Amino acid sequence: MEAKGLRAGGRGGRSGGVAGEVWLREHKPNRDPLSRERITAAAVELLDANGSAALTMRRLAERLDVAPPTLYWHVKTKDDVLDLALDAIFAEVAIPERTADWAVDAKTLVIRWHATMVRHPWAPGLLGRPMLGPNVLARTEFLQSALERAGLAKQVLSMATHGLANLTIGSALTESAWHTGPRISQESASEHVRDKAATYPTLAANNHLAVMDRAALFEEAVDCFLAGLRTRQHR
Amino acid sequence: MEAKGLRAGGRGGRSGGVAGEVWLREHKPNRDPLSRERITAAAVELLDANGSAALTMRRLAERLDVAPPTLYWHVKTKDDVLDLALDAIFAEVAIPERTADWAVDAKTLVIRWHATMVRHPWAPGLLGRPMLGPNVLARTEFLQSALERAGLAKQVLSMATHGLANLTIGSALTESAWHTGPRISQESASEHVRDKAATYPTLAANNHLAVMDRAALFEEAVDCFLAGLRTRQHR
DNA sequence: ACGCCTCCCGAACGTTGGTCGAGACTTCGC
DNA sequence: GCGAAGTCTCGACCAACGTTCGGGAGGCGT
Repeated sequence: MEAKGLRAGGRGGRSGGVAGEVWLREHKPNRDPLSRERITAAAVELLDANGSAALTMRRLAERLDVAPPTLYWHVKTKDDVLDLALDAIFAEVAIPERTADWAVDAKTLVIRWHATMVRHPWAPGLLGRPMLGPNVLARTEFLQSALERAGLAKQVLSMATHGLANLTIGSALTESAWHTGPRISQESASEHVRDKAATYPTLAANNHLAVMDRAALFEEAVDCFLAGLRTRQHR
Repeated sequence: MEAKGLRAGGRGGRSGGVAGEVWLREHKPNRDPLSRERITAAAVELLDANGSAALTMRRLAERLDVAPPTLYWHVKTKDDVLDLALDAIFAEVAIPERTADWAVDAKTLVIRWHATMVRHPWAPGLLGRPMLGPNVLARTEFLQSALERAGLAKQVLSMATHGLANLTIGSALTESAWHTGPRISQESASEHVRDKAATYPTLAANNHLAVMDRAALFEEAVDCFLAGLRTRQHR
């Protein structure tokens, strides 16, 4: 705490330099400068590896072989990193080829979107912030333009876009609940519900929590919503 | 680090007590002991007042007029508090009277559910965890039992329950995005989109982000899903 | 040679969630 | 009455976190 005179470590000072001290500082040679992109990529890796709790600025810096404060030259806050990471994974949602059928276009997109979020279970939990990243917007644009071809009233079109997106988000969120944080097995959970069959008869009888194929279930839900949409089409 | 001998503060020790020291310790008289319920209520108040960032164990303790470690006797971790607070607000979702029409029962419930989450915008962001609280389960039980009356195949019933719940959750989550955290006005956001009308023509044309009445939009989405559900009924 | 701009970092601050052991109040068996 | 066994509370402390500040190093133009 009292030692201040000895400027230890890294790259020493010029004016205060001790003779011969050059050899002590390791000259980190010319590595390509840090960039938002490299930070984003590293953040996604960390999040994928251990969930959203694993992303700390310190660990992120360590993984990039950099001191923590360095990050703040490229990024304003940790929230920035989260926004960037979130939008980044949406880049892997391939925008479908446009077909003649608006419904299959919309369906294909949201299914891919959903799959991506399930693959990155930390993502849905970060969704409680405005989604304005370019990748999100591009995919939403595709979704809305597909639904536009359905021939819906303007208000209904807006409902359809938001509804489909929200269904996707909600599904991804509830599914990710089981893959994130302190593992509670679905088995022990549905056992818990079955124990209370007296108070939750329907849930217990239908084994509400134990669903075999959640992806298929989501697909059916999308089909269902689209079917409802067709009843609102002009004819 | 070496000072340990002087046992300072509050209620002094019996064996180590200094004579007359009784008068110095304020005798906090018999207030009803802290309880999970009181902790939960205080947590909800804090969350309502300033969003999820405002809930720290210290502030919570302060509001309850208690030292921070005390909380940990009643609660294991902060996550416990979050789980409790989350389930607590669902108690205010009144379970509807059962009517003859399964669809209006289901609709009434999810609309109330949605409204409650919008009233507590911090809630949707906490949903990324298994929802096993008694209040959640009771409402899900009602929802599923209402949908059961629709006469759906077992698999479809499961889809319907999850789909409707997920639509509700997703809607609440995206809506709360604008009321939580660092305020980005929807106006500036949709302005941002309109600026890029070249890349997002459909979004810009339909003013995707600027929706007037989100509650009405959600209601229509629920109607739409229910309409789709009817096409899957036995007949 | 000088100053400017970019990129990076050591040190430190204030705050957080959480632990530990000790103390006080109550209750109960005796 | 008395001590042992809970029940409930707290002071002191810890490691880790996000973030700030001021400055040093290297490259570039002039």
